[in-house]
Amino acid sequence: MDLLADLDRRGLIHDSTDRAALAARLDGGPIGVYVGFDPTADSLHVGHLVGQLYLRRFQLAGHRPFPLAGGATGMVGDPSGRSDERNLLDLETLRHNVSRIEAQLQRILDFSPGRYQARLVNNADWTEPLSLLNFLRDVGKFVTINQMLAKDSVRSRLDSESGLSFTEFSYSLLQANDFRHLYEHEGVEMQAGGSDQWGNIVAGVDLIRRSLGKAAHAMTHPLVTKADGAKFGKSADGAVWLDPDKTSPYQFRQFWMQVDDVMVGRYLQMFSLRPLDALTGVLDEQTGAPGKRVAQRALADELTELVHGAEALAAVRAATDVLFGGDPMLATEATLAAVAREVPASKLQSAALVDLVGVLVGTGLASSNSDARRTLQQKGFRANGVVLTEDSQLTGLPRLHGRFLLLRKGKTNHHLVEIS
RNA sequence: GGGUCGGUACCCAAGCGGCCAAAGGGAGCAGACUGUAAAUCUGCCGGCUCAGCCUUCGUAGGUUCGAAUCCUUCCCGGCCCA
Repeated sequence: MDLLADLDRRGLIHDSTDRAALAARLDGGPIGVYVGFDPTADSLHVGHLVGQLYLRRFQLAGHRPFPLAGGATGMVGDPSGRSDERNLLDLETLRHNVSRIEAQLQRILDFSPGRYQARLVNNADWTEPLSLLNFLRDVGKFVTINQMLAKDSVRSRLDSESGLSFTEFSYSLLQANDFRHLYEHEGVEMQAGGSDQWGNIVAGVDLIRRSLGKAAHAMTHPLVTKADGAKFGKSADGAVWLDPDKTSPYQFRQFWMQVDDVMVGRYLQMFSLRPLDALTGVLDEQTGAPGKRVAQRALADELTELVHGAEALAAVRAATDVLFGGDPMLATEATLAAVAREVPASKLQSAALVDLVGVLVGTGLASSNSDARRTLQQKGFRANGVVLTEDSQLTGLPRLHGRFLLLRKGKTNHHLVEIS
């Protein structure tokens, strides 16, 4: 199917420059496309996945993706969607973040040599050498303050208490300059991003037209939201990161497994790289029997494999089968060892088992002794599938393969204890 | 700088001398239903050696048999005046 039509049907087009012109250009042969990622943290999170996958979709359709790490723009801070001035990160943190993010950007795209080879760029490379005077002459001259003031992101901040610093005000100029630089030197003719980036992206399109007399293209995707309108990608413990050290592959997959029914179809279309035709079967099955969660499973498996690899996915699935499948007593020893690597786990001396409340707090399943007792009274804890009460003795319970005790709080919180 | 109103638990917000570990709502946790969903219902929601005790109502003192509640100091925030 035609790329634009595909993106459209997936609900991935929020805004675009002249659609017909863009379609004609895409038909004309490979085009360079860029998406920028700001290094505000040392890892990307699931919210960034849409942008990364956008690039991948273009690559699969025969175009050249340019993921951009905002080493320069990250120093300034994007005012879009912010009600307060950003705190600037120090240089060292920023460099660290950029290097971590660069590694993550290399995962989803194909960087092997060829016509469609992805290329990672960092805007610090051309922004740092830029002198202030040249910037004012080559960028500033083409932009009117009137236009900049008209932007929503600027206007809302002008009325606010905290105001808007000149630094953040200038942000969109830097991003516009990025686009022009990539246009001139790398043949990048299109920029994509979230709908909150529309203003910044168009600033680049304008700059290219005014200074080079050329037409560039732009397209944004809708920001992903949850069923209740809340920000996507936040779990109770914070953002869901792509870095396995910050969010384990198990937690990552769980995040997708627990997606609301009402959103899962939409997410599958937005995030899956599989052809839409291949998704209709899954979506039909989901609608017919939502309890089976086939859509959640498909989504979770595909993204976990994409971000963490096939091996990690296999390990996580094996663990999940034990945790959410049948009787843990039936799990093999190898599987339990895998579980130990995927869910929170700890080792305990068998003497420590005497203190039930102590164990529950020690594993982090309960936040305090009071919490542990309370949840026990509410039948919230299980060990090896058996409900615990305040009088339960962990000591007497049969251990899985002689040394494991699988604790569970509620339905989804597990902890594996290895007894020595 | 002057005046004024305010700072209560994770968030919002009542309380305005004892019945206050502190109403109500939200968030969160557990249970029931079901499906690792949503909605709904029920319970919980400072801590502990848990029929009791300890520590909390911006901070530090004071009045009182007794203070989140009254007085004073200081810190922070809103508004008004300069």
